[in-house]
Amino acid sequence: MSTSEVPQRSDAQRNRERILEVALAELSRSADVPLSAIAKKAGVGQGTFYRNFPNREALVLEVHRQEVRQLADSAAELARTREPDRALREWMDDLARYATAKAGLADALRQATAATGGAAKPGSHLLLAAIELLLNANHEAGTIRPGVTADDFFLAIAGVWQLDPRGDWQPRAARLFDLVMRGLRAGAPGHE
Amino acid sequence: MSTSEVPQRSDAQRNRERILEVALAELSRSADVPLSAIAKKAGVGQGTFYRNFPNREALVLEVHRQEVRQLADSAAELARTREPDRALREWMDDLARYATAKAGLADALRQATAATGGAAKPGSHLLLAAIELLLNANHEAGTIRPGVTADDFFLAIAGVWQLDPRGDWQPRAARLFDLVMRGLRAGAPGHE
DNA sequence: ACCTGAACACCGTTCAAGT
DNA sequence: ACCTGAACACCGTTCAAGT
Repeated sequence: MSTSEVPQRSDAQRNRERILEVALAELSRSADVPLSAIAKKAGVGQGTFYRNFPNREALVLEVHRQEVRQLADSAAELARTREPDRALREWMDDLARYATAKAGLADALRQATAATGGAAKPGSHLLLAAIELLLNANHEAGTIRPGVTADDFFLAIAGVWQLDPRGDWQPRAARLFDLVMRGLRAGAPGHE
Repeated sequence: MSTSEVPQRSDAQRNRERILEVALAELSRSADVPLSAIAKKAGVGQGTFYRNFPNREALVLEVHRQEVRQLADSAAELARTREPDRALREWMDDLARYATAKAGLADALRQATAATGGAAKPGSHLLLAAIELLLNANHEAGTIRPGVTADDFFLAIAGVWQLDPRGDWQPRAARLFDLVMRGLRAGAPGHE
C-alpha cells in the first residue's frame, strides 16, 4: 500500500517524516498531546499535517505500524540467532521495554481504535506471524507444550501494557514472564 | 471518606445518584461520551454535574470504585462458598464478563489516570485483598504453588482487558485462564 | 444550599488564499 | 502540487443569575 505511492516532492516527503518522528516522540510520552503541538514541533502548518494524516487515528496507526514492524523484526532475528527458549525470553524483555518506554502510544492506539469501533490494528498480523516463529522453534525443541497459538501467548503477556513506566516494573515483568513460561512448559515433551 | 459526608438535600442526593447511574451505562459503552451528554441524560445542568464531580477524572474514578467494590465482594463471596480452585476460576469468569461488558470504562479509567500522571486507582487495594483471599485458600489447599502474589495473578490475567466485547471472546478467555492456571499449578504440592 | 444554562478556552478539522 | 494559518465546531470547565 504505502510503498506503492506516487513519488512525492522531496520537501513533502521530509515533512511527512518529520511529523512521524515528532509524533513518535510525543505520543510515547503521552497519548493526548494536541495534534497542533505535533504539527508545530514538526515545523508544519495544520493543513500540511492533515494532508498527510486525515485525522488523529491515521497518525497513531501509522506510528504504531512502524513500531510493531520493529518488534516483529526483532522476534524474527532472535528466532534465527538464539536458542528457542532464550529467544522467547529475550523477546518478552524487548516487549516489556517497548511497552514501558512507549506507554502513551499504546493508550493512543486503544483510543484511536475504540473511537472507530475497532479499526484493525495494522501490522498485528505481521507481529503474530513473528511470534509464531518463536513459538514454533520452541515447540520443535520441546521446550514448550504444543497447541499454544501466537494469540494465546500474546494475550498471556498482555500484562506488560499494565506496567507503570515510572515505577519499578522490571521485577513485576520478570515475575509475569516466569509465570507464563511455567504455564507454557507444563506438559511439554522435554519437561516433567 | 465519602461515607462520612454531611447529609445532602434529598434532591441533590438523587441527582448525584442519577449521574452515576447514567455515567456507568454510558461509559461502559464507550470511554468518550461527552460529559454534557451524561448531564443531559441524567436531567441536570452542567453546573450540577460539576458540583458533584469536579472533572471527568473524578467521575470515572467514582464509577470505577463502585464497580471494583462489586468485583471484590464477588471474590470474597466465592472464596467463602466454593472450593478454592473452583472459586478462583469462577471469579476469573466474572472478571472476563466484567471486562467485556464494561470495556469503555476500563479505557476511560486508563485515560483519566494517565492524564494526571497516575492518580492511584481507588479500590484497587480492596480488590487485591479480595484476590488474596482466593489465592490463600488455594495455597492452603495445595492447588496452586505458593509465592504467587495477588499482584502477580492480576497481571497474568490482564489479557481480559484486551478481549473484544463485540467478538467471540469466551474461548479466548478460557484459553488464557487455562494457561495461567497451568502456570499457577506447576510446582504446587498437590500436583505433579 | 442548590440549580440552570450561557460563556469561555482549547483542540480537532476544514478551507480560502498563497507559492 | 503543496503550504500556511485563520475559521469553525465541539467538548470540558466556569460562573453569573436564579430558586
